[in-house]
Amino acid sequence: MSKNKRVTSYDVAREAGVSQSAVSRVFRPGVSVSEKTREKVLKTADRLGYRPNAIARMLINQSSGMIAVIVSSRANLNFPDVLSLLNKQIALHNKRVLLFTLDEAEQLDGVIEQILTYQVDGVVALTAHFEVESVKQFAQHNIPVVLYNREVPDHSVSSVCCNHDQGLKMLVDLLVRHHHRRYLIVAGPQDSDVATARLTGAQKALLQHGIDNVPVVRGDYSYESGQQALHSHLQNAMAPTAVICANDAMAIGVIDEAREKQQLRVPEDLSVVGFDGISASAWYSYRLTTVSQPTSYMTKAAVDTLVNLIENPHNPPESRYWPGTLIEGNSVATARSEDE
Amino acid sequence: MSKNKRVTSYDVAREAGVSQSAVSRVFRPGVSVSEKTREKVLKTADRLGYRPNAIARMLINQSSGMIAVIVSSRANLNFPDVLSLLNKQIALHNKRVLLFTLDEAEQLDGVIEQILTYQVDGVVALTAHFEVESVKQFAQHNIPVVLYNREVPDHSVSSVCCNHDQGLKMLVDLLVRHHHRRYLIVAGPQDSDVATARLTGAQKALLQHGIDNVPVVRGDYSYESGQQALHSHLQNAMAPTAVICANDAMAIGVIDEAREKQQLRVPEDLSVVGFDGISASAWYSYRLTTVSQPTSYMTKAAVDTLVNLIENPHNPPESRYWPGTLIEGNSVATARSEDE
DNA sequence: CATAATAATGACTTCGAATGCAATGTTAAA
DNA sequence: TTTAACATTGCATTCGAAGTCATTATTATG
Repeated sequence: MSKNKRVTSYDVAREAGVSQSAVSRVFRPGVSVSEKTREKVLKTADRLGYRPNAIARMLINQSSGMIAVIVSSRANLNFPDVLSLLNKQIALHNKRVLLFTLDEAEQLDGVIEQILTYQVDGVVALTAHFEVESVKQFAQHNIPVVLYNREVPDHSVSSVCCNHDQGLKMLVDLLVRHHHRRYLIVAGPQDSDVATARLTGAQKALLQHGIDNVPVVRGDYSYESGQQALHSHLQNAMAPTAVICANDAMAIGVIDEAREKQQLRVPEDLSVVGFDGISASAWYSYRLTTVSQPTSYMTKAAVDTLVNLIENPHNPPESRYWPGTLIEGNSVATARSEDE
Repeated sequence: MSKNKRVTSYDVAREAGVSQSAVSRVFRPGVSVSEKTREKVLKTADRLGYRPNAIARMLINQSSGMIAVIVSSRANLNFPDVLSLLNKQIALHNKRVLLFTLDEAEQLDGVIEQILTYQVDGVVALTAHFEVESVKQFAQHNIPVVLYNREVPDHSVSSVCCNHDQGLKMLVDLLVRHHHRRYLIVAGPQDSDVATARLTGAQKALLQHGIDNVPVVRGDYSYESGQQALHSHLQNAMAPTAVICANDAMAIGVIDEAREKQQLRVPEDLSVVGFDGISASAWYSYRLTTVSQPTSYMTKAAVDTLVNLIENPHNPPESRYWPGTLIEGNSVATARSEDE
């Protein structure tokens, strides 16, 4: 029973009557080995069930071939899609994803500590809680970092972002074309950079049309918080004619709250727009007007940027932006004149 | 600039005037070191920014501390929830998740090969494509495997499952109590074991009420395939009064198709039930009657089972079942008498 | 104060693959 | 046939932490 012992390159070498170096060379592409030895080694390796030990390889190569991916559990984005696409891209570069999830900001230090011990080749951060300080820790250890959908003002960290400003401008312009003047913004959580970017993006776009002092209610990106936001706003304010939401889930919450609890028709009485282009936004019951993020391009860009930095450590950080795509559903209608 | 060189235990030892062994011992809990050396080492370690190298540790410990998690991209289940919960449980045992995604069954061999080289401590498989043969490969290398929501008939592999039969019985019993006699089953893909389990579960439960030969349409677990299923069935068959769907996404697709395209009211004209209890099933527009899986218990059970097998390699495989919880929404109504 | 018992320490080896270097073997060219 | 050029090969070392073992320092006991 060879069951309890792993098969090493030495075992194969002994059985095949060659040196351990020879075995190693057979399993390393692009090294010169004679056809005879290669065959001998491959045959015995197969017979013994030998597989190169990735751990030992990591140690000698000074590179783990692993990418740390950090996700907040309370993620705004299309978590499953993004993660799975990222993983696919990373696999294309023959690297693996080591996954870290984050509940609270306070855990962050522990997670960074962990990541550093694992000698990962790079880090992709899909999380709002990520101060520049934290990134510096990775920089000190020469570990490149790419932020996904989050940018640092001084561009000292590479990032791949959807252009929130441009996306919100498209949405706002559309609403203004439909003669809306009374708005409500349902923003994301205070500590999320994406939320801030989308909020200021909306405000800037509205201001361009002379619309100012728009009320803001904060949610936490969840469906329930969208419902709650509309509900609490209507308690002590006039109903808006259009609601701009920081993401699709909250927008859907707003639509359901409006229809079921407030007896408002969407879009006839209330127009609602979201952001992200999650699959549920296209469902017949909602047909949400939203801006979809080009997730597959963005994940590819993120991984390409990261791999580039891994291979050229002295390259400067790079920020790449992607425009969103306006998806016109059926959640926006022309404001009724009596509301003007 | 210590930037280009990693700090090793030797560096710390030299600086602190102790041996490398001493440094190692300070970072390994439960080993005897004098307070004096500990302090000296910790101080210089901190100054130099030393962190134990997890890779070297893995090699000498003969254990990577990593768990491979395999997910199908086309997953039926609550992918984000399950993955994030799994990760949390695994982190509690001080291990990490190495992520592998699977597109097609053909990739499987390559992925298994990969996993074996990484010397993972165990495997959690969240995927339909996973033949017993594949599991045997892990068994040969003494790597324990736990299947999530998939069981092997002979119980030779550990698994954690939601009890599909029982869940479907609850749903069918509910529908029968509402006097439904004409059914449609929207099943999952042919090659998914969960799909098969749910289909036969539904058929068994219906048979107990003497209902036989229920038409079956297959979908791929997506919203669109739910729409498509209802649409194509109504082309050449009498409308059913109740539709039993293999998962919530398809059930929601059926509801939207019925309401928007077929001018059927749900639940008045058509009752629909799903399975999984995804968050969208509770949204006001749907209020789907479904069976929710106890995801947090199941993920905990999966990890506990796996860790137990890692620590006691000679334990027999263990299968654990969890009952689902019936969630009564508003998608089931009493069958109208003219339909009887 | 001597001796036993225990704690702390360092030298050295281990894990498994990769590689620089030197020593072969092979083929080509003169 | 001789020499040069090149392809294979194995030896020995490396990566960084952990643990064995023997040795030394410290404390406890008679």
